[in-house]
Amino acid sequence: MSVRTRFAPSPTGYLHIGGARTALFNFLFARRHGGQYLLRIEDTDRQRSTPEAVQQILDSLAWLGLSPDEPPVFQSQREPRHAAVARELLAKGAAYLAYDTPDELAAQRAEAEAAKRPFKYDGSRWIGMDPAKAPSVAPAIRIKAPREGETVVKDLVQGEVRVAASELDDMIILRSDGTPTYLHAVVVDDHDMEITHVIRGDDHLTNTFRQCMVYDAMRWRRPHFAHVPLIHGADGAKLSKRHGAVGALEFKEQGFLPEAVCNYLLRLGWGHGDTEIIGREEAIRIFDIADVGRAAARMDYAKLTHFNGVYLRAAENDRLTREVLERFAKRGVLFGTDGAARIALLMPDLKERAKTVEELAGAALFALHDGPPAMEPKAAALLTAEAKARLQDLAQFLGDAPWERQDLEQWLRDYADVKGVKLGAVAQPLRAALTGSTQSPPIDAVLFALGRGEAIGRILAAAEG
RNA sequence: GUCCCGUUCGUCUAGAGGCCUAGGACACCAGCCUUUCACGUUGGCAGCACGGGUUCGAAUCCCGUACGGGACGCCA
Repeated sequence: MSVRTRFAPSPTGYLHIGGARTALFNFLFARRHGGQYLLRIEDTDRQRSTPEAVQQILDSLAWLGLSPDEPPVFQSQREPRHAAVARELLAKGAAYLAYDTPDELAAQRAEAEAAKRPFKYDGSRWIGMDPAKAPSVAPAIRIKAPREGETVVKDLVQGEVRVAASELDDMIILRSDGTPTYLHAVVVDDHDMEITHVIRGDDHLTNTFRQCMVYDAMRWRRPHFAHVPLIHGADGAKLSKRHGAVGALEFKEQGFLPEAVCNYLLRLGWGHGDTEIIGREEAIRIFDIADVGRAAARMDYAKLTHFNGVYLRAAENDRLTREVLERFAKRGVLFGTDGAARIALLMPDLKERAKTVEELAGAALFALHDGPPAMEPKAAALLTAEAKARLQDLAQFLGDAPWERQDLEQWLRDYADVKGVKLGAVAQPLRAALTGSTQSPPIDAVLFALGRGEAIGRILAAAEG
């Protein structure tokens, strides 16, 4: 049987970075075994599910390159099927009608808590009851939990985990209003979708034992389970907004590349010897779910940023230029064809010194428009009277300089040589005049990208300012 | 409270009884490279949670303790 995995988020908000990692593992596992990777939207909570959230999830997955192999399944559309299975269980005698009201249950729970003993539901009085004598409240369907023995799950990540039957109680599978509960719906869906491996967050580990009741009662074969640890923030607490970016698309906004995010997420809680930089193809080849760590891992933005720098330097110049220009456009920063062309020219040098697309955009800004750049205080401080005289002189000679990148570099070295100064004494004032900053790509690259006219214009403006 | 899971440098990890004087990466510090900033490169700092076993030998196996996380709903 072919391997089939699924990622099953509920559309109640943006796609969390932890969810993205779960999706990645499902994807990698399926690919590794030549199977399919599916998506199921668990939207049975009508109150909290929104179409916007569904779209967000789809967009996030697409950005990460984790779109499913088949159209997504919407759990809410499968409710008739969930109810049918519940009734089948009832007919088999594996489940029964329970006539408790929510108030009664709440009272029993409160009582147990007050007495400091664990609450365990007891529905024995409903089992085998004559419907004619039943209370006149709409009943819920509860599945009969095993009364003795223990349930054992061989989890691919957590190992063998066992829970005694005494820990399980008769769980509701169909509410009194006829809607299915989550734990029941998941089992029916996973079965019908022919899911062979359920890879999900370890917050579901104990739920697994409840779900097994449905599999076993229906005599369905249980899938393999793999419960991967959740991601925590830098302080070890559950990852939340206050830790920084958590929504997948937030990382895009902050200038991270999807391949860097995926690589980082893969390495978080999973290792393969000393290799750190692992591309998609390589990941598919070497990923093994059994190697995933059992402990929660902490999100480290500094390391993610480092990974991003690695992928940024490896990225195509055209792609990065496009990304940077898109950023400007989105922010309403106007630019002409000259600006776009200059950035394209500068990109090979720009990407060497940036860690995110956002930094790239910031570093490219000086080249976008004609005229003197915005001057940073540090750069302005560089423009001493001596430096200005130097610039004045430079502007004059630059008129005849050969305008090719290689030639410009040599020309500058020769110029410094002839004038008997260090190259730095020429390059730094020049850098300040051309970029308004003390740091930039190599000065010859800047000169070349700006073009002779623009470059000389800026130099003169700085020399006379 | 009950049950389940976990614990190697600050962080992510390698480590399947002797290869461990515990390796790599990020971060941090110092040096080199250099036209600035980066990149690169060299070196440094820093860890097996604790206590008992088992064994000739334990980061690795067993048992406790401590600390963290998760689950206990007619939520998902």
